[in-house]
Amino acid sequence: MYSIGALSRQSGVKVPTIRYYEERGLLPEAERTAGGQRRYDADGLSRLRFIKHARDLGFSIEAITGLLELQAHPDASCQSARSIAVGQLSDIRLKIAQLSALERELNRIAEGCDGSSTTRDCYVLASLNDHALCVSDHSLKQLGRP
Amino acid sequence: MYSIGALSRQSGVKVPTIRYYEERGLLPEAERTAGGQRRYDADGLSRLRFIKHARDLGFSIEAITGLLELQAHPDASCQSARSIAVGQLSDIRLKIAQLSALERELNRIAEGCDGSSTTRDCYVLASLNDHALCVSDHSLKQLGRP
DNA sequence: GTAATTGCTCTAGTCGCTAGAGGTTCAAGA
DNA sequence: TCTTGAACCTCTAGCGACTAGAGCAATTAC
Repeated sequence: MYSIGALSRQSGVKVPTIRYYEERGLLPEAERTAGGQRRYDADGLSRLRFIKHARDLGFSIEAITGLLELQAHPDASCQSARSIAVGQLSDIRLKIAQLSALERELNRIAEGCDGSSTTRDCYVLASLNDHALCVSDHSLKQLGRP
Repeated sequence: MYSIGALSRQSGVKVPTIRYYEERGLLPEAERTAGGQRRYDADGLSRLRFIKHARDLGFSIEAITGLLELQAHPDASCQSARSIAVGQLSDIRLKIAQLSALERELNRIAEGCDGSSTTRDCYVLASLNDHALCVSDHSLKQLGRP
């Protein structure tokens, strides 16, 4: 049996985050000692590792909840799991595309200024003042969590 | 003179967001009518457009505050403006690199599953359960606002 | 004059944590 | 067995950049 601190070291997930996951329902309510401290077994550890891995890959808490539910039904079709993953992949691709447009624009803006003039003549500031100087469309709308 | 709604239409920034910018000090406190409603002039509009453009390029409120201060001193060197832009550019490049690593990994995982088996045998779920199946290192740590 | 629209402030919620206060329990050594 | 100190507990608040809604006041158009 692991204490929450031991679980944290084993998983690489911080202690308050583990409690947060429990609160959010990703982890079941942990068993407690007589004194009220949480205790975990190997199952708890592997579930937490699953969660951490999914979070590292950018899945939202909601998506992970879905994946965990799917895992609880081993005979169900894995179509849903695949579509959650594919959805996440396309979210990431969209974000990359948006950030790349930003990168191009910002690079162009930064290259236009060598830092040697005054702010009055600064190309960075001029660009921000005048959208017409921009080449591409850049908008981060609906760009949420990575 | 524009009302806040007119300013919103002209700039593409939502009304509550304009009030939020004022609260955060990006916009100066607006003049008011006798009845207490905000009124803006062309200066207010161009300042708000500057802010919106910078936000669209991913600059934080803090960075924008800095840029606006620089702009208030037209004879100062624009070195600081350039370095804010360059900093933002490198932030964006880092995020793109991290997201690209994620994309590769997630693509690999999604390709390993055609959705035709059961969750018991699903490669998506198996991958999340076992980090060892992963090819690259993926971690979104310190990936904040786009 | 009246009705519709727009505006005001204030509070609370979003996401996924993180930090801190103030108190309790556990494990190891004497 | 006792003591110490580390680890644990709950609860609240904060981050960033908004967004949503309640409940009321001002403006504008007819």
